Amino acid sequence: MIDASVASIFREHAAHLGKQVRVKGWVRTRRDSKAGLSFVQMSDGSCFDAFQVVAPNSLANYASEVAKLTAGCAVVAEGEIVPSQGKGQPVEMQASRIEVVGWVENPDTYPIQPKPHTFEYLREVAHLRPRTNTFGAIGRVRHCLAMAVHRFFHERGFFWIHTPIITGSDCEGAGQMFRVSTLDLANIPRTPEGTVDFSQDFFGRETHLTVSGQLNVETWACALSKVYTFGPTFRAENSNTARHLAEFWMIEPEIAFATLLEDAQLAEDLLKYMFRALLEERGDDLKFFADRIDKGCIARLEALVGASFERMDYGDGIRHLEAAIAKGRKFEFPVSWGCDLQSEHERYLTEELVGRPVILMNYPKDIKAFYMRMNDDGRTVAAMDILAPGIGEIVGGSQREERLDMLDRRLDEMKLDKDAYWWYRDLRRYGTVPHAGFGLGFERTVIYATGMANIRDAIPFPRTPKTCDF
RNA sequence: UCCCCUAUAGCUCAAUGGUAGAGCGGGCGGCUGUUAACCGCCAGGUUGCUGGUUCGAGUCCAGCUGGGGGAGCCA
Repeated sequence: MIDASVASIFREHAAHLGKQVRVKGWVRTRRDSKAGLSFVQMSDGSCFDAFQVVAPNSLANYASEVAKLTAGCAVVAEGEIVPSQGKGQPVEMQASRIEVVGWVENPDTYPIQPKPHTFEYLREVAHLRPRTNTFGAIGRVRHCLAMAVHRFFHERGFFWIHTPIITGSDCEGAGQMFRVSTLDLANIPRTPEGTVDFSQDFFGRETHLTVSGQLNVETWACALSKVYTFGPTFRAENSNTARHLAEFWMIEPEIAFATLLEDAQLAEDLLKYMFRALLEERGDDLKFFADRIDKGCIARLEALVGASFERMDYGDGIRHLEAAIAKGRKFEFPVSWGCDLQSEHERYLTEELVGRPVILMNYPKDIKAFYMRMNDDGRTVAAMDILAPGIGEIVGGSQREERLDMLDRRLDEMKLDKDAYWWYRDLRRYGTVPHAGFGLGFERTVIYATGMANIRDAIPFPRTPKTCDF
């Protein structure tokens, strides 16, 4: 008797034929035949396909237990792997023993029925939704993409840097942050001036959850040359859209001795590597997404892996938009050089004009962050966004300002406190070097790859405004 | 946070201001090497919450809460 996953049985079914095997999993459906047997469809999550166990009524517990199995029951099935007499699977198990490990106490109210459910409903039962086809597939796709990220960087000599989750600087700039505190909210200590006395807080200062590992990882890039972070990130923005989470995962590489062009190439190579891995390793799950979620998802991935991304200067993007307007294309918001592109503008460029991901580069300095490197024209910075059809911004990156005088000028312009950035400025004083990096939203990548419509269904337990269940 | 839509059985949805229904799922029975199985019967509801209009509210109105779509912010 050997223990086997469903994936291994299907992957090497010839080798398993005739063998006594033990499989453990959860029942999807049970179909009875009065020829004296039941078909128990079970899944252990190791692959997309469920496994058919044929249970003859000669089993000791057939009438008392097997015939009463319903969706969700946990079972251990033992028996011989035989060629299937029916269609739909190459092999199946002729069971000699089925042990019911865990019953479903009330089948009538088991939340996951063998029928299509809405994703909104499944979010309310997030503890059980991984047992569905869709979320099982999402889980395996996430894993595949995450492993591909680490492989990609490892193969290229990058080091994975574990930047802090808790940050003591309020200088990260990228929007609202979650406070981290052990102070008693009902009895907040005050300074003589009446403000909150954070010196009595756990860290002796005000602290928050990170909104980006970038500033920290830049320090390691200026030592180990090629580094990246891959971890959770937190934004306290009150964003209620299908593309925003309060807690999400982000990949942020940072490369020393590099310019914006190398940064953009790295982002393109990474995305292609991730999607190639997905096409090679998760064909079963992708087929499901293509069948039931988004017809074009496999073709889209194959096209993306094979074609180079469109590179476009911000100024050219504006000119394309203005040309479209001149031809009668209507937009809700006006377009002119210097304005931040609206979602509708980004969608036009990537979905209508190009039909592929677009790398938009060299944005006006006034709409970008302080740390982005000033271009020689004095009015644009070396920033790049990658816009993907159906998603919008999937990557945001830049070459960093490595010249201290230029950085200080930008900090002053934006009225930021230079002292708060003392260690970030130190990097520019001690062996400064041109460097660049970007942030890739992991869940947005999952959405893009699978065609899932809502980012809340691309992460096991979504956190969004007013929602932190489970 | 703003605009729009929405909330009915375990799930997906019906129901002109007039006795709340169907399909799926569940239970029981029948049939069948079945595969979203099929056929019959049965059970299952304070119509999201609070208030209002009305002889009468699932239906109309107000507020609240949750969900969805769009926008902003961004990954």
